[in-house]
Amino acid sequence: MDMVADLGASRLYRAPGESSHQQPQRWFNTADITVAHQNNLLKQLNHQRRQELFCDCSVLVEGQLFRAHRNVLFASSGYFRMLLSQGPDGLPDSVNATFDVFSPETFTVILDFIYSGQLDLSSHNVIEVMSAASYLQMNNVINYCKNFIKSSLDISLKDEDSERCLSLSETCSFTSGAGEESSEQQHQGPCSVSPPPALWTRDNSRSQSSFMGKDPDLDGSASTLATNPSSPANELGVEADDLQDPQDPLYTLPGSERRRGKGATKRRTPNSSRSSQHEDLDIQEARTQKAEKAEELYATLPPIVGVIGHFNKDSNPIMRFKCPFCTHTVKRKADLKRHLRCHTGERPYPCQACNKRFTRLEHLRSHFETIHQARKLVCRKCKCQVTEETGHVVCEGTRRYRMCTACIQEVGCDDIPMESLEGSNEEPALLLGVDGEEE
DNA sequence: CTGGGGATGGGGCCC
DNA sequence: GGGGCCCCATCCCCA
Repeated sequence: MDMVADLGASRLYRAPGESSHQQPQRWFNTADITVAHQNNLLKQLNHQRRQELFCDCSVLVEGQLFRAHRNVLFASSGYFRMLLSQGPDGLPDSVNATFDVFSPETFTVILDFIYSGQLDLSSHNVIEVMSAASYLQMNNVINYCKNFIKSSLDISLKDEDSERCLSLSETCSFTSGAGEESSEQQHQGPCSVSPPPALWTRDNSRSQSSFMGKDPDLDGSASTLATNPSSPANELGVEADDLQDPQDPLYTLPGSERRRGKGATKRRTPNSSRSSQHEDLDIQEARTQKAEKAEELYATLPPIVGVIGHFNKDSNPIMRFKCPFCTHTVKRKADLKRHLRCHTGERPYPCQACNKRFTRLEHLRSHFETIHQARKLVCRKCKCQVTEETGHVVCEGTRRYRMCTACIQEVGCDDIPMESLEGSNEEPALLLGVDGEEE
């Protein structure tokens, strides 16, 4: 067989007996051959697993026994790699693993993925599958789950046109080569892998770019994520505020907000981008849908999102809750819920004065007091301390700040709109509450 | 270009 | 579990 062309990794070979001067009858692409071989091998292994042929590993999940091949588990999971390497002679004769941190149903999904490359995700299992994958150190599964959740929440900046998001109540499947986990694990740490080429088998309208670009969520930690300069929005030079609606409780892609900062508040006037009544209705509908999806996401959180085996001074284990989106762990579930907002983009606290939204009530309060109430008793110009006698509140749109009498006179009284200090704490009113509901 | 300061976001932890 | 406070990191604007 002669090699007649070299196309990078895949080479074309001519069938035996064919001369290079003859018109080629059949061409063999080694890439195709490799894929076919891999598929066949995987099918055979899966068949053997189901027949319990040559299974040398037992996994007990909440009392349910799973049989598998240790070499397959070794190649697919960092956890099993570690476990299977702990024997006195490298590999122990019999391998048994017991799990109580996820359900047998979840492990079935994981195991089916290992042996088939098919990941059956639904809104009901995605969090637990992700948590289990995190526990088992299967980064590709984690990434598929992240993409599933992201697409379901529809918070991708790059795919603004993908409003036709996948309903969380529906089930879809991702496919992938099962052998990629091993190489990923060698080069990258947990939650820091590049997204594998997931094939979205349901929604053809969704471009792969949202999955393939640099993903701030994959950076490993929440803090890093929040400030990653290579977030999709920044990569494309896209202004988050141009794409998203400030009325939207999920309007900010995690990681982009902090780059927008106060500039976003200045650039955008309330409701400037939407004017028609029809669009307003769409906004309301989208808000409702996304809020419901966020609620559904929270509702599907398993009782134990993750347990990290820390020990205190008395050698007692300390329970911690692990974020399914990153490596961050917290002591309290309530703190995890708060932390999750930086991943979901949920911003339930809108400022009634400027429509800017916040993840926490305290942040809204701080913003309102600083920006709209001029609570700081400091002259904005000369930074000196001012009292009600020595200064005034200056209005600048919805913004308010204080200036001392001397600076006001210096600038010119007529140029500055002022109001009495007595009224400065009343207008505009801070209407605290979720999504604009007055309290 | 750079440093300072304001605004904002997130984590830890107490009440 | 929620609210709130404190602290720190980061971004952005401006002098």
